[in-house]
Amino acid sequence: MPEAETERNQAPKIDMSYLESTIGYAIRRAQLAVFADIYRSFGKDGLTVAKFSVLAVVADNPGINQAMLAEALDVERPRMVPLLNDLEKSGFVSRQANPNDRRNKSLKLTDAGCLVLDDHKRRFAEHEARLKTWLENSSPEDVLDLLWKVAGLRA
Amino acid sequence: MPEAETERNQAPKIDMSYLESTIGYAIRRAQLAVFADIYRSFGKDGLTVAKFSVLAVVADNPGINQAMLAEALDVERPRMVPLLNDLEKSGFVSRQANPNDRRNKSLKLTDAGCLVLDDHKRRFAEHEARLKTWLENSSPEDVLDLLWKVAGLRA
DNA sequence: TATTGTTATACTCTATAACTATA
DNA sequence: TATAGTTATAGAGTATAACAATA
Repeated sequence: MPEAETERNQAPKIDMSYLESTIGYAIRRAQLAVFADIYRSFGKDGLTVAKFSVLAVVADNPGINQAMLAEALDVERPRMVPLLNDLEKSGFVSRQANPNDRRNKSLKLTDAGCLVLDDHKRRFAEHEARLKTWLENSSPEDVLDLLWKVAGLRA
Repeated sequence: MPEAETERNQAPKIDMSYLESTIGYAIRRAQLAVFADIYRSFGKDGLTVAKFSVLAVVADNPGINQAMLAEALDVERPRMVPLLNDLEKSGFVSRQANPNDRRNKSLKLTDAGCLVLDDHKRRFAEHEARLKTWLENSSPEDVLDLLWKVAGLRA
């Protein structure tokens, strides 16, 4: 039979103390939580975070090619292809052969791309506000500094 | 022709200022950096972090079943199946039907599983030492507190 | 010969629905 | 009917190798 609606049904407390003491596990859970919160603001019909980051970088670097974009976002070049195919099909990005070096394709946002990016930046700001409220006392600059210090470990 | 071997070939500085100002992007890059560092310590022949976390939880909770394990690790039940199939095939975990409720399977580490877990915990400690050295001045407790605060946002 | 964009492949992870066997 | 384990499926992300067009 179903138990009374306690907080969590499986009361028999599981010992997670080892994993919970590690930065690696904590940062994974934190990252999942932050992304889930972003999607809460983006909504079901919204962009993926991958497409959002592509639009954000193309917007500030009009004419950038796919290889530079991939390197900036730290993904493999082949990964950009289906992403940009979708964004082009949606009418948010244009790919135009570069006349100087026809191997390159210049990427630009369309007007529709600018609109959808601005809309999602507004929604993203909503998420960041929620996150910063959540973090209360911790200064946002400290959080960022710390995360980028960690990110810099890369090697 | 190949350029002189400058730090990064694509000098024409890409503007990433928007994404770099967000916690969401920073935490993604930080998480990737931390996982890459873990794998540097685990080595090419090592466990995946997913399998490592399974072994770590089963070790401290002998007899746990797959559903409880999945909930503790915040993954879907079906995800546990191929993971445990592999770990069982490797001889690290045993699945034993629970006589009291034959729907449940009690999970336990084998002797080989204990050995490989201890080995990877040693390698994991090596990674954590490297990470903490990297973070220098930032106190590890502050880092963890912060990350778990972020993780708690979930909702 | 090297580079850009692309195709192809394979593997991991995620998310769902539905099945089976038990209860 | 509800739950545990499982199967199946589809999508996203990651990693590699290799190809065509271009330089």
